[in-house]
Amino acid sequence: MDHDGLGPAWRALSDPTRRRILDLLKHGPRTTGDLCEQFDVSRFAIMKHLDILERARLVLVERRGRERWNHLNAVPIRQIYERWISGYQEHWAASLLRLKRRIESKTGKEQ
Amino acid sequence: MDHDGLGPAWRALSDPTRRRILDLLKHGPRTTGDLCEQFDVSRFAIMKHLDILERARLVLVERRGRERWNHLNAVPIRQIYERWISGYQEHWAASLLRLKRRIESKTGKEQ
DNA sequence: TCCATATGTGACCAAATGGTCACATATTAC
DNA sequence: GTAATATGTGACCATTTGGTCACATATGGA
Repeated sequence: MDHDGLGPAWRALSDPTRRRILDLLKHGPRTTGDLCEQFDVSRFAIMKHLDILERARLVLVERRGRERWNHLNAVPIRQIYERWISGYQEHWAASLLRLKRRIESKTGKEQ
Repeated sequence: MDHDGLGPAWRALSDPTRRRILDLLKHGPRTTGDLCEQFDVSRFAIMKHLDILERARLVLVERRGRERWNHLNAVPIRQIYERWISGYQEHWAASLLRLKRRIESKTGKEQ
């Protein structure tokens, strides 16, 4: 049911540092060292984050000599939207209304 | 920068069991005991998941006597889409093309 | 060649996570 | 009142997570 292969992507996106890395990569590919300069944590922490993003296919890696260029791959984000988030669209407004109705009619039994 | 208050929601959505709980609540509110019957894990595990979902405001709780009715609140999902995911829309197709161009022109220096 | 640069690996650690259970509380039914 | 039902609390535990570091490897430039 949830085995759509997007588990690693969901997991990768749960961390704010990783979401910020993706935000940086939106403006174009960057080397690992370049990315590290934008964060307070160590290079090793960023490398671990990049590894998690790479396994989730949210980052594609191109090696050029001694540099590692990290590219954003937005496809898994699109899939998360299509396969899960879009299914909640009709509830965005409805969910609050349904709660309101139910609370107001505590004695009713419709449903 | 990432302090839009949606951190707990991102975190809550990273777990497949919790996403499945929300999927079940899409069809209408349910009591905790009713939800537990749909899962293999213990009632306590589900209660912890519900607590995390409640803190993330993805589940709203209405207490009726000894029952606890869990309601889906899709608003944080909408906000995650609006404030983060929608910003990647233009990259869904472009990201793969950009990578392709860059790899093909390894010697070029445009950018 | 020799050195600075850029990235990779493995060990290690504290804290968070997801799970269990025993037990307590509160409400409905008889 | 008493018993069954529904949920809540706290302790506990194994694993994962996010972080550190020392050290190794690989590449480009003088």
